[in-house]
Amino acid sequence: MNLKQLAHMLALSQTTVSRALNGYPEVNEETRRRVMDAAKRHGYRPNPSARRLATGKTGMIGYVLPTGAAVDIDPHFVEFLSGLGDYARAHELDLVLSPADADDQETTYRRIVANRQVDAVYISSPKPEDRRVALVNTLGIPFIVHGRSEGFDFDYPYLDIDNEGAFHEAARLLIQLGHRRLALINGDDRETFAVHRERGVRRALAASGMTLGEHHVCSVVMTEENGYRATRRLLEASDAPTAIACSSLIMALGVVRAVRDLGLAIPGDVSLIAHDDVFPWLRPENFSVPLSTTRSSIRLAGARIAERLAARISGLEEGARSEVWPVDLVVRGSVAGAPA
Amino acid sequence: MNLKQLAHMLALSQTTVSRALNGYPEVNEETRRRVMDAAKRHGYRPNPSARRLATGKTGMIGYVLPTGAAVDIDPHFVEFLSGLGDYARAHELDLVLSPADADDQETTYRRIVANRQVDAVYISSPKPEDRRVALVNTLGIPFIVHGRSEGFDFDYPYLDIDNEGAFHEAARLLIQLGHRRLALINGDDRETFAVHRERGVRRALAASGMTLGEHHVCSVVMTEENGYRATRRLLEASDAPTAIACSSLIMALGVVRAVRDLGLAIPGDVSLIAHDDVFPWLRPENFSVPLSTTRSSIRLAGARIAERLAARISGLEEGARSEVWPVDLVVRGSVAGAPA
DNA sequence: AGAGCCTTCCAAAGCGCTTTGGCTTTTCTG
DNA sequence: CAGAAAAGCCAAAGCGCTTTGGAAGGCTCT
Repeated sequence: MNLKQLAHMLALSQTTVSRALNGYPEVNEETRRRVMDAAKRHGYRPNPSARRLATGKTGMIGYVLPTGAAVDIDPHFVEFLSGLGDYARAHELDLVLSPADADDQETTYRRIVANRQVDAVYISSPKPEDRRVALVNTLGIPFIVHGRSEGFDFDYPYLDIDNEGAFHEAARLLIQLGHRRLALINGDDRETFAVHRERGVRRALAASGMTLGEHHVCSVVMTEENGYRATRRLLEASDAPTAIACSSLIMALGVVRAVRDLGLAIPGDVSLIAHDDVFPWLRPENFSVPLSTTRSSIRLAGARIAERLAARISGLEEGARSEVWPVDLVVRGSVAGAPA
Repeated sequence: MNLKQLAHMLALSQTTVSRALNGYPEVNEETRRRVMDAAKRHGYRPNPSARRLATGKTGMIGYVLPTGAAVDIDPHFVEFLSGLGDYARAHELDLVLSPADADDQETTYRRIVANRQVDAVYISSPKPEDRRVALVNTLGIPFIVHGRSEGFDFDYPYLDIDNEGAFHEAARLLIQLGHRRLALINGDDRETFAVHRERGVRRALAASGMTLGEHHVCSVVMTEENGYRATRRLLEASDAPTAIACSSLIMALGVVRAVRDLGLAIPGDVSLIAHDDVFPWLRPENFSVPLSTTRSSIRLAGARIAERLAARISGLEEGARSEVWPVDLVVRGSVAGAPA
């Protein structure tokens, strides 16, 4: 059942039927009712391919998925997706993932924009001066960055959490508990979130006249194994830290294992705070010693980004609107006063 | 730059240019070269929306993403996606995720098929007599099931791993090591993979004249917490098992924690084998006691499914071709002879 | 009553591609 | 060398929708 048939069946022109269905004012309410009714009865649904060609609108949002043999997609992605899906489902938005060589995403961005394959895109895990942000900004497609970039001479819309504030608060708590040697096991410090977290820790230390030792901060891909290794290295050194801030729950698993392997205890010998993006399958309260966390639901962020993208597509939101969410500091058993 | 302009510029008809570009035989090789050359020079790329409308082909594969407040997307999904992306990238295939109410995916399947929004779909985590499989089968869109369904009167194409064989081998090993009381901590037993794994364990036990006690098998959502709870329940019972087979690495984290909380040891008091889908961020060899696993890369499966879907789209593969991958049994420190 | 204005509808022109059917021109074949 | 076949190209008709530019008819106003 296509428009032509429906129009013929109603003894109306395609124009009128189309307008009736799309809510244009220049059609009699009575007629509109008739049309809508017939459309529903016959299960008419406009062919999206045709609509696309005519309007350029696709009803899809895009994401360029960096891939490659050496590239691992972040497990956070799935949670983000859940949130995005929650919103998108209710609005009949689809998400198209365009896999790209991690080292050449530009080509793919250009393609999906030139081809008008999607109405909007989002960018995740941005780095400072991230080229993707600059690119989509000039390409002129609606977009939102999940996270933040830095160092541009233009503003852009983003949704980020207060990573600096979160780690500032975490560090401040540890300092107040008497810790003097803090360490930070961070994610890849080419990404902005990691830069911000380190900044937060440094600021808290500085406020008490301390600094973060060069070898007390490390930046690694966030795997359990890397958490373990970093912790071993930290704790086996002569000036071992008494408190660790850690950028992910998965790395925290490794931290806990390392501490145990060394015959030390949490929080007796070392306090631990990790960032929690809220996974349904791994919860900080279930760690052998319940883990203190800075918590922010990445799923909610996904839903919010979908919502804002939809708003941008329909013109309800514009400009470089930014949004920074506060992060909860949830204190559990893994922190205590510094050992004597 | 569209076809019309390009054709005009070459003083050829759109027909000829189109055919030249799409490799049709009825065009002079010399002409073809000229056309291809000009197309490249001017960066001409056919508008996919137009092509879609004309051909019905989209260059996209689809996945209906079950969503909902109570629905958590499986973290395995991301690894599967990595593999899919690896292949899709090289073939300029995009993946469109259509979020659907988890309780009503049928509507969405019907929509994407009726609208010809994708060229093929895949289905994951199938249950026995899965309605989605029956549906896409009748809808007539190319598809592949990742995993297996059961109980149909028709065949369908799938890619699965030998879950039954894997758990059969795992159980057999434990039995040979003298274990008499095995337990299985399984995933959601409405899904086929879980059914098969249980079948594998039972078969191994039966071969030695044993059975799987009713309270020695449990079926839960695969989270760390559920692994913990199940293990506590098992080990605190009077006829506690001396060996556990576990359906996921994440649950195994909980198993390990529970064993430790009870003051028991792996493998001294209880042996453990878990299934490993191969996550980059959590590796069995890094467990405090290196974990024995049944191993199969879900990422490779993703790549293979993309490959087969592409083959189906282009007509190279057809019929109910099935593929079952063997699973490695990797023995590490977490298994030992049964305690006396 | 005529001008001017809404209201309501329509024919037709796109959107940019593929594909059908046909028309020349060249190449073979007996 | 005539006739048939093949090669190479083209005009035009879709694909199914939106949107432009009217047009017809009814209404108000002076």
